[in-house]
Amino acid sequence: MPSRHQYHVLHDHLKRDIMKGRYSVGDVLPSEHELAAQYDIARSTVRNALASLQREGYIEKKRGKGSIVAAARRALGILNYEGFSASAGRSSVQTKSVEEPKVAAWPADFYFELDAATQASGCIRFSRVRMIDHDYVMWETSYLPNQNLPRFVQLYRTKQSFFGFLARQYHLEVTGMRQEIKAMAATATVAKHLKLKSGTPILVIHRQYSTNRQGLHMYSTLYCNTNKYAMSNETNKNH
Amino acid sequence: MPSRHQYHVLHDHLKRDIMKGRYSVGDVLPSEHELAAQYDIARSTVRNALASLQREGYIEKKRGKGSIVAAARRALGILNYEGFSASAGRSSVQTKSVEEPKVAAWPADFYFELDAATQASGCIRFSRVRMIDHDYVMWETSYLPNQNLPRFVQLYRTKQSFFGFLARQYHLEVTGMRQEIKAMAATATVAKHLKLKSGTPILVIHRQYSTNRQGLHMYSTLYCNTNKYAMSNETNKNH
DNA sequence: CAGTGGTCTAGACCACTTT
DNA sequence: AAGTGGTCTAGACCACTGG
Repeated sequence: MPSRHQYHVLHDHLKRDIMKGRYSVGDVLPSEHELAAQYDIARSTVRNALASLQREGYIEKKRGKGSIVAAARRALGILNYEGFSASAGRSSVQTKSVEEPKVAAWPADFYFELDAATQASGCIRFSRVRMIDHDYVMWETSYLPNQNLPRFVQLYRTKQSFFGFLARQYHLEVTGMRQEIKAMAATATVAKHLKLKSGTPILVIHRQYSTNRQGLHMYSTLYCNTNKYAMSNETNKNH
Repeated sequence: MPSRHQYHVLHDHLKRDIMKGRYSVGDVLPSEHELAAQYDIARSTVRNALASLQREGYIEKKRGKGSIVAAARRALGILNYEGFSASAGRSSVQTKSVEEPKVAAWPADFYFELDAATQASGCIRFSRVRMIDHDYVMWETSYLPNQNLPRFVQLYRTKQSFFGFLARQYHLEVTGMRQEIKAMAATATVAKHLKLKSGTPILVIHRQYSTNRQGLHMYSTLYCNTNKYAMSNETNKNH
């Protein structure tokens, strides 16, 4: 078991308390000093946990006041690296499988550059559509190197949490992400998966994930219907 | 003068060294321990500076190796909060004025909610187009409350750095940002400013900036032609 | 093995907000 | 004046990388 970091534990505790309504919008969380005392950890560790919650949009910090529970986003906070479920936050999400994991060659015109070893190892690919309240909002195809991930194709199913599966099965964790975003007109294929008209403006996002395993990157391409749900993120000076 | 923080000083030093070619792509920066010793500051302060550089895409950090100077982005790193010039990074940027600052009422259908005081104070608005190598990439309209910013309309011109002007003139600094992104078809007005055909898919970004002055928020709406330059960002666990 | 960044501690002073 | 988050110090141990 990859022993969880203390800031991660605190982050999950606070997040669960917020989701469960123990704190409601506008409430002030215990101060950083208090949390440090309660959990018997250093304040910098508390700050690390709060920074994650802020990135995910659960809290706002006000100097002199405290950490305040923020209103649920109208938009999907998927522009941060924390998987889709964490980002969608307080909306109800459904997943539809498009293609279960299979081994293939890397696409010839792959968006990111691949090193020789990754290229040679081949590629595992799977694909799914995300819905919120019966609206088709995102078609996602993910790619990962077929390397040191024994039986991934047999074990993983697209309805499970991808990041959660990787953590449980391989102690593999996503540590960061790089992404590029463009607008385009929906092609026939995209239109089919998202149930919209060809030519509708959509977002396409190309992502590269970094992991705690050096040299192992994963990739996703996301096509997003932003008609109803915009994509959002927030960035701050200190995190 | 708002004395600059030590992490800010170090950030600027390193960034300048990278831009000036003192470090080139693939080079390893001095280690965090070394930088702490050289600048006689704590390592956590060094880490704060490096986190900013990483957000802006100038470096990648590799455990066991060091902080490595990253390749210039193909895409515009404008999804972080550091103003356009910082984000465009190593591209050559030109600015075209569309509308110099003027006082007006807040738009009736403003994207974000405004508190009563902000609503009452009125709004300063200005607008400009950004070009990269003679390509029209972005049309930006900015809005700020007409409150405690004496003579802004007289003094500020759209070709200057907006954030730089605010810092020099009012000691006002941007500390963070929240944004929502959508795809849409270019309207006639957008098409005119970006020199493209009506109906072309573009990105529209609605932004709310936080500042070091409590309660003072600023806003921008960005229309982006992503045909040539995608918009990019990166997020990592620790910052 | 020495060196790196990641996590963590136990303090300190500051600017800011509220009482 | 008391409490908050922001900055900062001066250490420590860890997992990981490279020679």
